[in-house]
Amino acid sequence: MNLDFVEITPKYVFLCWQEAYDQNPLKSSCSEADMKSGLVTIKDLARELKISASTVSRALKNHPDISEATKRAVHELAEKLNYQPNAVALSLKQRRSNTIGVIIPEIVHYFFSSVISGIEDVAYDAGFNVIICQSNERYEREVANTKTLLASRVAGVLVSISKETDDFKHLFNLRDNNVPLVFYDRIVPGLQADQVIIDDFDASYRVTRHLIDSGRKQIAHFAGPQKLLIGRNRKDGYIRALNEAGIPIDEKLIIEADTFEKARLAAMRLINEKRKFDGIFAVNDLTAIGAMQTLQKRGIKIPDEVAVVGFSDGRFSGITDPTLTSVDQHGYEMGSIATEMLLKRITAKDNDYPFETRILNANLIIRGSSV
Amino acid sequence: MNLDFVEITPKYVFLCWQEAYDQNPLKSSCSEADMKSGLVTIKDLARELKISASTVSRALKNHPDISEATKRAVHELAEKLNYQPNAVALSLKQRRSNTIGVIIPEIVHYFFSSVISGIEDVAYDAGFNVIICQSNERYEREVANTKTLLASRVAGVLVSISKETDDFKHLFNLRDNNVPLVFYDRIVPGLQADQVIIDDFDASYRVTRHLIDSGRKQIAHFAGPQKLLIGRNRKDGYIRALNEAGIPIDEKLIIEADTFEKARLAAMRLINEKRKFDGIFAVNDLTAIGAMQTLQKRGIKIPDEVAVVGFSDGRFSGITDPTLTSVDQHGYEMGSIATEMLLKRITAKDNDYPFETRILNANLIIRGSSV
DNA sequence: TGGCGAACTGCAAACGTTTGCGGTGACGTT
DNA sequence: AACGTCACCGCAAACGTTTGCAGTTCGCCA
Repeated sequence: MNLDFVEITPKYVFLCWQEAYDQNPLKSSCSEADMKSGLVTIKDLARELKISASTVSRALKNHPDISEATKRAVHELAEKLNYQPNAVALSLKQRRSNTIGVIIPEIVHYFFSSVISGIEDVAYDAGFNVIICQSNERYEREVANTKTLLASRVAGVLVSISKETDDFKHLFNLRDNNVPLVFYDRIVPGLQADQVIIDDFDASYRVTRHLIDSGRKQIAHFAGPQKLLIGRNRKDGYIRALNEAGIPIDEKLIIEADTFEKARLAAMRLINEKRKFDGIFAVNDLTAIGAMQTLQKRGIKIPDEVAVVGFSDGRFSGITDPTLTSVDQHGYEMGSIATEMLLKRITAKDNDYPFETRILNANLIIRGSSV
Repeated sequence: MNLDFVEITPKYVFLCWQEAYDQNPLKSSCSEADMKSGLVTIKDLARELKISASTVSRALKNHPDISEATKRAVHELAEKLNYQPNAVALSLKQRRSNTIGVIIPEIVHYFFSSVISGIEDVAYDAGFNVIICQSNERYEREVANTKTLLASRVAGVLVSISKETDDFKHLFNLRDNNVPLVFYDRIVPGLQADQVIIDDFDASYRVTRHLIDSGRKQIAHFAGPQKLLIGRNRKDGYIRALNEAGIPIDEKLIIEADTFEKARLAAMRLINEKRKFDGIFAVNDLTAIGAMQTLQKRGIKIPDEVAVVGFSDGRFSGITDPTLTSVDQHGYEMGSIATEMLLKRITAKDNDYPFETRILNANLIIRGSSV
C-alpha cells in the first residue's frame, strides 16, 4: 500500500470557488439553554418554558392531554433551539434500538452492495437505521459481529453467512436473546428461520432451456465448486433441462471453472481437444466473459457458432461485445424483501407465526450473446 | 418489479442436508436471572452474587479496588450467563455513542463500496460501529440523514455530498453540535474541514504523459461534465500535459462524453469525420470501453493504431480485450484514511488543531490497451 | 484501647426519555 | 354546600451503565 500523500494546499483543486460559506446564520439568537455543551434536550426545553419534562415530551408528540397553547410553545421552542430527540435514550427506555444489523460477507460486490441498498431504503422508510458489519468471509469476524450487534441491542439482524462459517452458535445466541433473524442468500442449513434466497435451480434450468429452445444441442457448463450449494443447484438445473429435452449428458462438457482465468483455460481446452459444442452456460458472468474472449480470439463467432450465457454478476453484461445474456439476481429486491420480513417480525405482537422462506425467481435476461 | 414468489418448501434446495442443527446446547443450566425477557444485565449479575452493581461494573473492567475473588466470581458468572454489555446505556451515559455515521451518495458503485469497506475495517478495529446512510444523490435525503445521525448521537460523520447538494446548512448543523466531520471524495467548497480527495488533475496529467511518452501525438479526450469538479480537473490535467509537451490543443478532439453509449457515438463521430487520432483518454472506464468497442468494430487495432486509457471504475479494466489501462482510485484507502482522520478528531482531547486536507495520488495502472 | 491506614464495597446521581398515576384548579350539577 | 367532571399538568420511576464519594471492615501499631 504505497500511497503518496501531497500535504500541500491544493492550488488547482479550488479553481474558481465561490466565497467561503463558513458563516452559519442559524444558532444566532438562542438562550443559554443549549450552550452547555451537547445538544439541546427535553429538559432544556422544560427549563426554558418552566414546565415539566413530561409535558414537553407529551407536547412534542401531540398527546391529547396537553393544551394547544402549550403544544405550540413547545414546538416553537423546539424548532428554534433545533431540538433533536435523543435516540439512544429512547432505545434504552424501550430496551431496544430502532436499528437493524446487517452481517454481510463482503460489501465490494455488485450483488451484495445492491442488497445493502435495498435494505437501507426499506429500513429508512420505516424509520430504522442500519448498521453494517462485514465478515470479510471470516468466521471469527462474523462471531465478533454478532457480539457487536447484540451489544448495540439491535432490533433485528439480517445475515448472510461467510464462506468459512460452519458452526452456528453465534447465530443461536442471537435467536436465544430474542433478536429476530432473517437470512438472505447464504442461508444456514436446517435452521428454522425466515429466509430469502434465489431459485438457482430454476434459473439455471431456464437458462439451459433457453439455449435448447434456440437450437443448441451440445451445451457446455462451466460449473461452480460443487461443495457450495449454488454450484450444485446451478449444475442440477442444467442437467434437469438437458434430461427433459432428451439430450444426453456429456461429462466432458461439464468443467469446474468459476473465475475469469479458469474460464479462459477451460474454453481453450475445449477447443484444443476439438470437442463439439454450440453453447456455454457459465456459472457467473466473469466466467462467461472469459470464455467469450477465448472463443473470439480463436475466431469463433458468438452467438452464431457458440451461444454464451452467464449468471448474475451485475454490471458487466451490458458492456461486452456482444452483450451477455445473463440472469438478474435481484440483489436490491432481495435486500428489501428480507428487510420487510424482518420488520414484520420486529413489529409483530406475537412473534410465533411460522417461519417463511421466500424464493425469488431470478429473471433470465436475453442479450446478444445467445440470439 | 414483477417478482415471482414460490411459496412452497424448497424440495431441491435442501438436497442433502445434515440433520437439523436446531438444538442449542448453551443456555441450559442458568438460574432465573436471565429468564426475565431481555439480555442479562449488570444488575442481574449483582443480584445473583448479592453484591452491588457498581462492584460488578468495576470487577468487569478489572478495577484495582476490587478483590481478586470478587473479580473471578463476576467474570465467571458473566461468562456463564453470557453477559453482553449494553452499549446503548453506555452511550447514554457518555453522551456519545461509539458509532460513526457515513453519508454516501450510492452504495452500488465499486468506488463507494470500496470506500465503505475501508471505513468499516478501520472503525471495527477501533471498536466503533458504522451506520450507513445513502443519500441516493438526493439533497432532501441527505438532510434527513444528518438528522438521523444526530439523533443517534454518532461520534463523528464521514460525508461525501450528493450531486444535488448546494446548500450546506445541514452540515453546519452537525458541526455546530460538535460532531466531527470528515469529507471524502466529494467535498464542500470553501468549508473548513478535514477532507481526503483524489488528485484528479495529477492523475489525468500522468495518464496523458503516459500516452505522450509512448509516442502518441493526437490524443482525444472524452471529458466529463465541466460543471463537475472532477470533469474540470481531469480535462485540465490532460491540457497541462499536452501544453508541457508542446502539443497544440485540438478542440475537436475534446468531446463531452461520460457514458458507455455517448462514448460509442463520440468514437463513431471521430471516425466518420475522419479525424486523426492515435490515443483516447476517457474520463471513466465505461466510456473507455464504449470507445474501444466502436474502434474495434471499425477494424481499428488497439493499442497499435489507437491507445485507450480509462479512469477508475473498478472491476472492468481487467476483463476487456485488450485489458484497459486505467487509474486506481484507491477507494478502500480513501475510506480507511478518512476514518483514521475522523477517529483522531474524535479521540483528541483538544479538538482545535488545524484541519487537514489529504490528497491521494491515484495510481496509473498500465495494461494492454496502451502499450 | 484508641487510632489509623489499607483494602474493599456500596450509595446515589447522572445520562435523556417515556408513562402510569395522582394532583390541581375551574366549572357545572345536585 | 358538597360533589363530580374535565382539562391539564407534574412526580417519580425506570431503562443499564459509570463514578465520586462515603462507608465498613480489617489488621496493626502506639
